[in-house]
Amino acid sequence: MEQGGSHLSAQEKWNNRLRVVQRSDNQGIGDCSMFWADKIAGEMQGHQVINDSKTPSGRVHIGSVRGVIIHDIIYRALKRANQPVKFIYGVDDYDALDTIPKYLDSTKFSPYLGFPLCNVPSPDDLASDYANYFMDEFLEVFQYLGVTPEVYHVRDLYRKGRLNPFIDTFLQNAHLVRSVYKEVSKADRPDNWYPFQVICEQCGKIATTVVTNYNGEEVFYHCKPDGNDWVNGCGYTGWVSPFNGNGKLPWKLEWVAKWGLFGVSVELAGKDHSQKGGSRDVANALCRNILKKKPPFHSPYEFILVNGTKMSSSKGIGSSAKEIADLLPPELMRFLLLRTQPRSGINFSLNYDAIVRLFRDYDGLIEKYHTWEATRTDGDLPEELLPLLYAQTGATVETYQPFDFSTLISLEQIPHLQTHAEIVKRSKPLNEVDWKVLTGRIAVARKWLAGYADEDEKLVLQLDAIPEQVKEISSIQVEYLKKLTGTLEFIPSWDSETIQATLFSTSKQMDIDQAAAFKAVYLSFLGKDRGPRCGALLSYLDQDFVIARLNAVIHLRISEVI
RNA sequence: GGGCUGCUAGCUCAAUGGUAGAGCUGCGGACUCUUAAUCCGUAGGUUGUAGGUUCGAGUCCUACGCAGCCCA
Repeated sequence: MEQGGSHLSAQEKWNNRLRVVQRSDNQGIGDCSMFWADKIAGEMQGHQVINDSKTPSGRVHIGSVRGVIIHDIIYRALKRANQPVKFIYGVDDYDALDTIPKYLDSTKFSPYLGFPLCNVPSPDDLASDYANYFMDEFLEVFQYLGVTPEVYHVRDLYRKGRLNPFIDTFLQNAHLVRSVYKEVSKADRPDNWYPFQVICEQCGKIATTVVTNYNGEEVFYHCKPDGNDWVNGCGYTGWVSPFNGNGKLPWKLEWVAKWGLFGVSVELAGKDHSQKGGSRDVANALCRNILKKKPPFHSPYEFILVNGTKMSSSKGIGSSAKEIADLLPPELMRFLLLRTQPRSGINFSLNYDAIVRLFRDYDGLIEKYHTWEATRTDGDLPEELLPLLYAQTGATVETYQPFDFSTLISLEQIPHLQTHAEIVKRSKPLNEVDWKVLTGRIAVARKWLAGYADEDEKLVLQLDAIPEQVKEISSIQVEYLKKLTGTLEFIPSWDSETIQATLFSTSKQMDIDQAAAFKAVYLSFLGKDRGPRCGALLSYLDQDFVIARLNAVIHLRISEVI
């Protein structure tokens, strides 16, 4: 089916950088910005089929989720615009096992190098095979994120013969395939090279076979003993039918065959495939020249970069899709991946600043949504709230009363503190949904502290020794601490409120900046210049210890100055 | 060596060739007194550099620099 009904295809419109202008208000500011997915969707006409796929060759990295989310958001944008659309997702499980991930036993799996992934045994007893072992974990993430494409397995397409017509076409037109490879990617293939890989009947490998002839019903192949860089074949030769699962197309052609089979009209690809002369270029040319069809809409998307030592495997916490899903609530994970437009890279790290910003930005949109909901007249969500809408796993925005995430992280680190009680103290009345969200957030804070936080991002009460940062304490601050210890000794009651009041009143009795006064106390116990509510912090420590520590700091500073 | 993408406020990012914006940070203030909490206000820019096209360039072109990636 040829996509679209207009003279210009969506692709051409996109390439021409035409923009659909939509004023979201009457202020005349010239607001023509749109959410990236709506821009793409706005240029498409007629029924669309969105496709994406993944080769399950190992644990799936968070970067692979970006493509999934991008396609899902375009799918939702089209649905939101009442356009007929279908979203399918392919599991490329007929690809060969070409490397053994280092977290697997290489002696167990090396005999299967070169086998189709679906013919390699599963690393555990639960999954049916290697491909499903890794894909099942990934599909769980789909479900978690509310992504619901129709999933198909390429093994089934081959075995059920659904790709037979394409296999025949490409084999009959092997000369055209060769010339496209040569023209587009400068890859020379011998004249007797045929675009097909047989699963060797003798040794089971698919990566080592070369087809050199086709008679319309069977191909002639050789399982080459000097197969390739990483695996060798068994030397078998023979004629066999290329149909019904006996082998596969090279993946660029397989890609094209899937486009033809499903009528795919939208498929973006990572920029690694999107280079000039790269695999997407080749696939597009094959699609045009041999299937005589227009290739799907395409736009490259950038990678997710993982930086910082926090994500290193040395800590046992990595950056697989599953691990991130274990940490972040689904809407936050979606938000993280969709708020950056596809052409920009996502610099992914889960340090304190990044995770606090993620939650703060999301909660900020929730607040704005509340305001919009309360004052709405009619009509669509304003553009700035679309990321919030698309971040939902469902069709509607689930609202709640936000609670600052950085405060939660702090509360979780204060010994003996009842986080729930502190939240109640600091919030308006909370309902069940609010608590459900909050409970989830508390769990995130705990997991982040346990698995991702750097030592210097943690709030550590330095009980054993005076923090070295007390050297930043000035003489006026020392004076404050002197006065404070005197007062604290005779404080009527050692509780949070009284201590807090004392800290304030003491600072008022002398000419010191309030912030500087508090900073001196934080430095003395935390080695940092900021911290959670100071009275609460001290109230959980022993009164004598607090006074002794402050005196020790005072003496240290005085002796150093002299 | 060739190529792709990006470079905008201290940070994270917006902005159809038409007056460069937001959030956070910072700074100032308020909450019968607040300390990783809340609210209000405010500052912040030669859009990586140098040229070019244009009445007009963050946006288009050329070269260079930096970063990430792809290919050889």
